[in-house]
Amino acid sequence: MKKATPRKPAHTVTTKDIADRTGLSKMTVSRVLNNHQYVSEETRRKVMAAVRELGFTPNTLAKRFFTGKTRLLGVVIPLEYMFSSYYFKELFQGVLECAEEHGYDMLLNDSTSKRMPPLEKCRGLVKGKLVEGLLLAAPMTYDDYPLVLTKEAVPLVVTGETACGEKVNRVGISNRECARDAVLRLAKLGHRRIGVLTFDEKHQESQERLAGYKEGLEAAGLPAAADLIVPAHYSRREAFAEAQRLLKAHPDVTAIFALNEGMAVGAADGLCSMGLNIPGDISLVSFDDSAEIENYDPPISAIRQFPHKIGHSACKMLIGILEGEARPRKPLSLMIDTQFMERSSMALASTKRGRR
Amino acid sequence: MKKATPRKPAHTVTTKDIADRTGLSKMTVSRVLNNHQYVSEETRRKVMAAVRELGFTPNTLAKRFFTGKTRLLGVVIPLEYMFSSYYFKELFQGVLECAEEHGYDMLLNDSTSKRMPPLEKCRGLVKGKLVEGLLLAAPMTYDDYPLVLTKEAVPLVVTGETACGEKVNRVGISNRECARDAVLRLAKLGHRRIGVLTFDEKHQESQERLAGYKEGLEAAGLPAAADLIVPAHYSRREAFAEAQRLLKAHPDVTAIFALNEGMAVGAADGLCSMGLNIPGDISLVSFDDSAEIENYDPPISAIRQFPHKIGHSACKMLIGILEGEARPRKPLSLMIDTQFMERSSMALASTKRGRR
DNA sequence: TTGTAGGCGTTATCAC
DNA sequence: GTGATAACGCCTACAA
Repeated sequence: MKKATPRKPAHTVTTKDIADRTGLSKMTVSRVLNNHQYVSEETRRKVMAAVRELGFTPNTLAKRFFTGKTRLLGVVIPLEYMFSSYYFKELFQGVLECAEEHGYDMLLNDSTSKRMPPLEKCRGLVKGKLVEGLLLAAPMTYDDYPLVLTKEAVPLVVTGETACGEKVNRVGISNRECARDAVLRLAKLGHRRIGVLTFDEKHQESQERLAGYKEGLEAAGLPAAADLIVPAHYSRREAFAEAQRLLKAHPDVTAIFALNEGMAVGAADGLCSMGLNIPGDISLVSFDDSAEIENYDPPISAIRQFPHKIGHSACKMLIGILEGEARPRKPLSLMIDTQFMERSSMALASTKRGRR
Repeated sequence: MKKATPRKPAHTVTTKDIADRTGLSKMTVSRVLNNHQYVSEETRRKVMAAVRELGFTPNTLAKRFFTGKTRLLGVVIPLEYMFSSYYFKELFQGVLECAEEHGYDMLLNDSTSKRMPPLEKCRGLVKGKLVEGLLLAAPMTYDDYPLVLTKEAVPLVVTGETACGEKVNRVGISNRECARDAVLRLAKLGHRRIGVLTFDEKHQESQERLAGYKEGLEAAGLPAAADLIVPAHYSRREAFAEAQRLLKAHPDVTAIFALNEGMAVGAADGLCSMGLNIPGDISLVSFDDSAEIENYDPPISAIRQFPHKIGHSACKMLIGILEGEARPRKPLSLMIDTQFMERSSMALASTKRGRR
């Protein structure tokens, strides 16, 4: 009569206790708890009464363990680069909402943690059967771990751009098309020399947006303009200085396209403090919206994403993969719509400065 | 010969398989895997070889289930009010770092979710034995659920201020003292009429900071100034307008203390666009720091928190409670230091405007 | 409609 | 050093 009982904090109320109390079997109790059919009303009442009296709560872990379905998903975010609070806030809301709707819980992980590389961490989580699948939020370009995991048959969905080509399941926006569209809008207003503030050539998102910028120029019949492509590394501060430098070096520039929201604000500040007027002297467009962008003086035109929808859709896609009979043969890809927020930072190209 | 096997996806490699393969028992395998003492080198090698060959990974869930320790913690955040990205970013980093150090994982939850009230959700998580304890990040004032849970003996730690008095375990900063100190600094520069932008009277954090402001005035021998207390509801926009209104109504005001960072920027913008000079005409101090505050022209003095440390400490406190023999009798309380970042937005009180 | 048996993958206990 | 056994709390399968 040796017991392997590990460590009982006090006494955990189990279905057994309910069974003893009511004189029924554990099974009948379980049936009541899970709303099975074929349970007499009498029995149901007795069980529920005992549940209340003893303060019983089913052990989620035990259940999940038995069924082999943990209903746990890993969500991995690059905390270190979590700049845009509105984006991640809404992304989270979408993810959590969807998870709740489907009875899943989310395990939080940081892909930029110094302690453990994300590949190892993720692999451990999945292989150890703690989580059923992974949601990777906006991995950095040089991250190829989503692809490695996909090859190992780990169910996962990536939000945002990846460096993994079309080989992983993905939910995001058409960065390239959005950028292209923005440039075309500027071109229609008569802008022929359009500067662009980029952030990092190695970053996939940046690459896509920049490619869209180039496509836009071409579609508008404007010449490529390598000299107007200015890296400002995600930095508001750099954008401030770089925008000024750009306009001094190229007085014919009449519009600036900032590939993220921080750089847009930085550029706007820089231009204003040079004494330039937006949009009188120069037009400005931001990729990504924010409260600051919207409330700037003047309000800045922006490409707005709907991160809530991205998060919700990504989570739903993951759950679909997990609960679907078969894994999809080809990687799934879903593009979420964006909206161009036309505000007063855009106007017809000014010729005053350009001709000097 | 009836089996209760629920649903085997394919074939899960278990310790049993390793045991069969090596001709050893499950127990010995387990001992090797957990680096127990009393295992011969020979045996260890054989087991490890089989582990590699069969691609075995221990089932984390089963282990946690058996031991009754899920090593899962619930982290609850008010996503809807997650304004300041730097604060939560660093808080998360601290929490995750600490959790990783101690072998815990974090389950993410949103206390502002419309789908389920946080009390129910938290209770379900803990009573269902899915998580061992809770980390509640900056609950709103009117949230008394931390107290309810504490009374139900749920292990939890709150970061930030709470409406629960001293009755819950807590890690935060001394909002009151920090505000008091800031006001005293302004008073020492000769400021006698100091306006304050608050956010929400029902919000505990706001209350504490405001109380500190009042204490500061008193300690400096300045009269209470109910007419200088202006609500701007966390809003940058409102702060813009309210700061202007305040200065028009009270030309003798020479300093403004904004109780959060967003309002500080809004106020600064508002003052500048009135043609006022900071700090020439008016001094400005922000509660909470940010990149924008630091890079503003002029850089704005701010009370800087260390959210990473708050998060790390809170997580450590929770783990301490969980792993400590007995629950603490009195609620724990830990205050994390802050730092006053003295920047050029503060100067000696100007008399030019005050006398009109 | 309810009960019995068995097992999910692991580890604690005790015996050898 | 190693192995047999039981048990964690629950649920599927089958029998009654």
